[in-house]
Amino acid sequence: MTFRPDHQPEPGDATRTRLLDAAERLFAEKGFEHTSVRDITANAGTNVAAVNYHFGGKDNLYREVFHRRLADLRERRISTLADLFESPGGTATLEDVVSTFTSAFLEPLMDHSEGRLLIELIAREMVSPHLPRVVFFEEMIDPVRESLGRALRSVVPGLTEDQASRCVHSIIGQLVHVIHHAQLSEQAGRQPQEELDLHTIADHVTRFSIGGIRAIAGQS
Amino acid sequence: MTFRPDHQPEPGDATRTRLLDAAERLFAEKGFEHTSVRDITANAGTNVAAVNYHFGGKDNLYREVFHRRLADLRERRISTLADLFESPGGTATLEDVVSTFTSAFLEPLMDHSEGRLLIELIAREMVSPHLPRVVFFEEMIDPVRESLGRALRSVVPGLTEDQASRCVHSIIGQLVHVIHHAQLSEQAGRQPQEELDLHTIADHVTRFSIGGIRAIAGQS
DNA sequence: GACAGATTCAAACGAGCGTTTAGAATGAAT
DNA sequence: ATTCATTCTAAACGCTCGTTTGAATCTGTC
Repeated sequence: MTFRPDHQPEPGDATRTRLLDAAERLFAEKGFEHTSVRDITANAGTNVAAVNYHFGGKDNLYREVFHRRLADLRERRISTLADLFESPGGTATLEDVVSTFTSAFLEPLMDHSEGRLLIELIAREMVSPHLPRVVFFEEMIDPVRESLGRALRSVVPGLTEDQASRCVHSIIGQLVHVIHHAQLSEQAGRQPQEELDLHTIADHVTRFSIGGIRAIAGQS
Repeated sequence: MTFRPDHQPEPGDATRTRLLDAAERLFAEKGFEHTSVRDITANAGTNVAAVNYHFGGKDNLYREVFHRRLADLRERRISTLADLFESPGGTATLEDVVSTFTSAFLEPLMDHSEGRLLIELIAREMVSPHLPRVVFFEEMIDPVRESLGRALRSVVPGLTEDQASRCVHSIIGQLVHVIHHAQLSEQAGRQPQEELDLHTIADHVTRFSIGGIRAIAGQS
């Protein structure tokens, strides 16, 4: 406290940032309903009123937790897929597309970084939404879905738009299920291999989905 | 009222049954957290205290809603799969197993019967559990998973136990995702084709999963 | 050092929740 | 008709929640 004289990080935003961090962690761990404003402010080391002063309510804080990260994540998701088709000159395969997407989805769960919390938040929000549709689905989920659908169609010639869309749902359904399963297992106390296991699971989802897509494309 | 003298249906259980029915519907529609005891008792046409008188609390009522249906459902799920291997003398195919399971899972959603509510309840409970693990997962989910895993292995010779287990997760992940998607779409106001659509989706999940399982089985 | 705005705080508010209670209605048995 | 346990009801209890309030504290400026 005594030293370190002149450059605190973002003078007025310290409390605001601590609130966002605490809220992100607690919402990801326990969900919106089971996280009280008093939980958040206690973890942020501040007063109950701080949430309403800085964000104008619990709902707005929740929205802001997503807002802080969503744009960046969506861009990375989509551009990672787009990169596949630009660099080497159209040599991307179905394997590339599916394994790239699956890895991007599951990798944040393997390292214990901040990225993990966002993935867990998204998995929760997809199942029991608290954000207005336009904020989450229309700005985040739908673009990613469309991007993956387009990528699939470009590497699997026979695939119709509807078929691609349903394949996207099949992939995302598997991935969200994996995340929920991991969350529940962790809550239940056990914390097993995890790292090795998630690689195995990512591999499985990739292979399974590739086989599934080929089967869909190869029908009437 | 005046006539029909001697055989009312279960004299003392009328209120109890109305509570179970109302609770089942509301829990399925809005989830455990967003359904209050006052909601339930108002829909059942009785007093707030009735829940505690007949069930001893909201949690026990929730448990009883499942208890009333789970045993029957689990038996039907497992025996439907088991029937495939008994009647015609082992001619069951992978297509039979997957399409039987998928249909059993999604059909209750197509007719608007009582079965629909239970499926929606299960999808909710799998994602945010309120029952003790032993009641729901160990008595319902795990046996069904094992049953499906065994069925898969018996029609796909190369499949290891771990591979089969992961394929089961892939199938269930897709199906749960479909149900959540249907619930969210319905909540969002629109009520589109539904019936035709669910047949298409069931078909898709079946084909996709068969292709996925074959791909998993055909690897090193 | 005094002022003004921004920030934090302890305390309380009002609403909704699950639950409890005491007593009134009900219905069958004596 | 009286008894008695069962069932139902209106009212309240205690608690947690998100939010508000008004004063205290901090921060930078003249």
